[in-house]
Amino acid sequence: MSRESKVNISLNVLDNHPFLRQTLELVADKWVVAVLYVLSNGTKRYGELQREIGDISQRMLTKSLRDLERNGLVNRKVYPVVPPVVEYSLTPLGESLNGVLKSLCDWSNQNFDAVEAARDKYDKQTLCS
Amino acid sequence: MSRESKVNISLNVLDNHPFLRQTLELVADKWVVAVLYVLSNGTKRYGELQREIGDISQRMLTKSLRDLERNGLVNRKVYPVVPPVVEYSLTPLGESLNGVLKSLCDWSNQNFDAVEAARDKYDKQTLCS
DNA sequence: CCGGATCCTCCTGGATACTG
DNA sequence: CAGTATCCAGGAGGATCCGG
Repeated sequence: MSRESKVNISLNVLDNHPFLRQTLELVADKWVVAVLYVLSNGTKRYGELQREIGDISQRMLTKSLRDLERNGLVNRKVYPVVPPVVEYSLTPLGESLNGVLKSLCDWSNQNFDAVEAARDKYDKQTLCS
Repeated sequence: MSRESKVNISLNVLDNHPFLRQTLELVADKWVVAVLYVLSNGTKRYGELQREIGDISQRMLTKSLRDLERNGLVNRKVYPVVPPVVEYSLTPLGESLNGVLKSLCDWSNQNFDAVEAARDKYDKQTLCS
């Protein structure tokens, strides 16, 4: 069974914050965040997710959805018809996590210009060395 | 110049949230978060960081510190003595980002048992299939 | 003590083809 | 439509050696 192992994070220090580490594993993934974001707009089918995210491969979309489902962040509802219909939606847990990601997004909007400024400065410096 | 390219995230949908994507690139990294966390306890030297994180390679520690410095999240202070002394500390920007990570940590402490319960349930189900 | 440069391995993830 | 199975390249990251 192809359950690809997640990045194994084992930090001496962070073991004091046992759950931070694991929660980061939850969301520190490009596609997982994309799926969470799209689903925050409501229930979507597999094909819709694929289209809206755009450049995700089937393999990664499926894998991300399985992970999210396993972690209780996303609901998967299968309608036994042909052709098959499968609907994905956020669980309450998923929605609450999305709220936290939103606060990260807020930080971005307020502070990312500072990050870019720092980058420019750093790159300019190291260019002259 | 060995600037290894970061994961290139280009999402049709997430382009609406231009900075969320980039901020995630900032912190969606195992070691970067570890460094941020250790530095939240105050100024540290290179060797201290290495010891406290424990299982980080020199290569990755250096790389993470360079990235953090470039992004304006960490200060690097070199004392021109022999043997060399280098001190790392959070910038105000880094501290504010740490605050957001803290809220992620809070979410963990409140909700991670639910995640684990979902995992158990999922694994038990799929085991019987 | 603080790293830079290199080598080398393994894993991630895209492409493709195929099913119920 | 909604996936699964397989193959494969590219890059991340650890180990190691070296240098100021």
